[in-house]
Amino acid sequence: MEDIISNAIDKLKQKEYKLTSQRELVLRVLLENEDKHLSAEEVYHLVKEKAPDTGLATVYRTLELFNEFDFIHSIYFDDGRKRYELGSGLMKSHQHHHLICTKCGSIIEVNEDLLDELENRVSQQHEFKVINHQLKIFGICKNCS
Amino acid sequence: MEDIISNAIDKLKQKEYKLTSQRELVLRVLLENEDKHLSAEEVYHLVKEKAPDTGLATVYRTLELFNEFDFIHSIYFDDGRKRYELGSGLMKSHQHHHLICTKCGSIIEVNEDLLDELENRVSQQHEFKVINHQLKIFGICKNCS
DNA sequence: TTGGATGCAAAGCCTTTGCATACCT
DNA sequence: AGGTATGCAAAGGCTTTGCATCCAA
Repeated sequence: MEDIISNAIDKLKQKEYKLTSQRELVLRVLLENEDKHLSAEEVYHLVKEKAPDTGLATVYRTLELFNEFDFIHSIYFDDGRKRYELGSGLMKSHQHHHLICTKCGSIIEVNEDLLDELENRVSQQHEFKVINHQLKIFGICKNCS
Repeated sequence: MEDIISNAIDKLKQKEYKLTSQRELVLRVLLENEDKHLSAEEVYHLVKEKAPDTGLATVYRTLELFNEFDFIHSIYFDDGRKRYELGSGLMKSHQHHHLICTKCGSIIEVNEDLLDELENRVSQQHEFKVINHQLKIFGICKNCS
């Protein structure tokens, strides 16, 4: 994990962004909760545990910054707030999908990719240059059924 | 279209909801703009053209009601507001996906469904009972490339 | 007639912005 | 030292809620 962090720090410095303790902490929190799809507020609370003086606005600004670097990217589930996942700027980004339980709200990640064929067909039919995709599968999870 | 509307009205009345002119108008606006993924505010403006006294809160409440009846369902794209599509309570709901242009923001619907195989596999591996899915494909549309 | 539906305005969330201060480089 | 980053508080969007009035059944 330290590798990933120093890599990210290098990228920030290359573009003349400063390394502050808050930025590093936000990054660590995101990495330590990789699979949790944290919201800004959740990141804020986790950061506050280690650095109580941190402001919410800083967390928002940091998340936006990281988003620009593709360290993370945001996704809306159905509670109307942005949630964040690690992105291609930090590590090899694997294609993955989300299983969302409509009872308990838990989110399971699935690392499949069977969509290439569909993407190709769609590209041709609509002259649409595919960059990325996002698949959410709704249903009932193991625990809730 | 009148068939669909009277069918919907019947369903409302069966559950003792009143048919108001506002509710009917919202329904018509949704049907007339089936493929546009309107937001609440957009529905509101379209309704106001025909009934200027309508309040925004009524539109929100009506959309929530229609959502409970599965006349429509909401989906978040990336502008952070709910947008609505017709749902299974109104008509045979076809599986469809969205092509979202990251330049101009236009949304194209695609009526493919190649996801059954993936759904089956995922169901088994994770003991997850699939109800529905949502696929967004991001890229550059014909006009923007 | 009467309880649900409406319109208006206020309040609630989440997120962004302004500004004075703090702190990386 | 200088300018970016921060924290706080205020303001901005979108959505929901409270309340008096209205209206479909």
